[in-house]
Amino acid sequence: MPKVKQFDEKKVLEEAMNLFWKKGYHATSIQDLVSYLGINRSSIYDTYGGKKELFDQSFELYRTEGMAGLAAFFKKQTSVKGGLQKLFESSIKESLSDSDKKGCFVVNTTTELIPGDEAIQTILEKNKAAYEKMFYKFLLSGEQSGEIPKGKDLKSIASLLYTMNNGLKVVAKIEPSRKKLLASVNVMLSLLD
Amino acid sequence: MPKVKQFDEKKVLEEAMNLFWKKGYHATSIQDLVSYLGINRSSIYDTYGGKKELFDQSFELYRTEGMAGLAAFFKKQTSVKGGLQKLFESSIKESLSDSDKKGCFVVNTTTELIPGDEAIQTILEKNKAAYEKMFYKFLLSGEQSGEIPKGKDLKSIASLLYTMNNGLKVVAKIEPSRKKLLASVNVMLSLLD
DNA sequence: AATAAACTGGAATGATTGTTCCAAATAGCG
DNA sequence: CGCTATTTGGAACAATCATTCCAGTTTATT
Repeated sequence: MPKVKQFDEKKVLEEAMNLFWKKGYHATSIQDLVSYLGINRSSIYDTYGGKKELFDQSFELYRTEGMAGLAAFFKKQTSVKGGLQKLFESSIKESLSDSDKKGCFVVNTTTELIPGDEAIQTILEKNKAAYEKMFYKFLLSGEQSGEIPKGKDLKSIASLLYTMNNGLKVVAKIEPSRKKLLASVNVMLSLLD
Repeated sequence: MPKVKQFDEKKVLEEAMNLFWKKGYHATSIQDLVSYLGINRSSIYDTYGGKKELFDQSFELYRTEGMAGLAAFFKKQTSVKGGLQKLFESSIKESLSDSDKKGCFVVNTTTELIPGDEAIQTILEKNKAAYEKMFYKFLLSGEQSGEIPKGKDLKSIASLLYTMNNGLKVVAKIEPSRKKLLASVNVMLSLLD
């Protein structure tokens, strides 16, 4: 039997994700990765393929983790409006408390690599559709329970929530006031009254 | 007297702006600029300083043009709600009809260079404050004319409009449906009823 | 302990990066 | 028409880029 891997493939991928998330694709060099990850050049190429392949895997990890996290969050909410407020509140808090101010990896990747990368474009289209569907189903459950008045255009609201979250992840890089950001969110959520 | 400049400094800057806007700072090389602008390496360095200086000037041009454009647009509107709808409508249209899908240079720069570039960070803070102030004053005029009911948190709505526009400029890179994007905008604008 | 398979470290690759430098070309003045 | 300040073109620069390659190390089985 051969020598076994000296590092945790998943853990190193998580670290690579953090670096790409922070610096973006183009501004992250292989040398940056070697220094940051603590593994050798060859190990990166042997294990993950190359820079772009490592980026793609990092991005995929971010996306699936985020998606699973949101699904779990929705599942344990008792109130829809309260849940959405809590969701945006924690999204804002996460943005502002991050000393690296990484923002959102999905947003960063969209602005950096679209258009140009067709594979990622497809992923992002599906990602958007999936998020909006989750929002929609969550909103629908609120309508059915009577928490949200009937007659609202829930699909458009779901889309609005997704778009607004993207905007917040950009603006939070500039605006340090949790209060102001939350005030905007609350105004938006008053659409559900 | 010496030889005179062979190219239009302002026109070339506008072209440089388009390239940086499309590709971002890191993905645009000096060679790209030389090829695209049609002027010599030396001319770039002699006229604009260097890559970063050219980027900064390009970005400043974009910002001031955009700002002036919005001020002019607001000035000629007779209805506030209608004006905002037209504004977002044309913002969406601009995004979707651009074959380069450049998005918004301000948004792209925020996600790419913040944090890290303190000079641009300061510019972006002021930019955001200026835009929100313009939105606020426009909304306030609508309140005073009776078009918008009194008692609304106009500052938060102004902030929401700015954030939402940022989000739209990201999402429009993914979502090709003008209809869907507009539906979200209209739901948001119903906050003014 | 010998063997074989896989990983590791680091040198080496050629391409590209941003920037500098200088000779040649040029245009308006005297 | 010649002088001179400035621009221009393109070579040259060292640094960095992503990637490849190979010798050496290591580990689990024989």
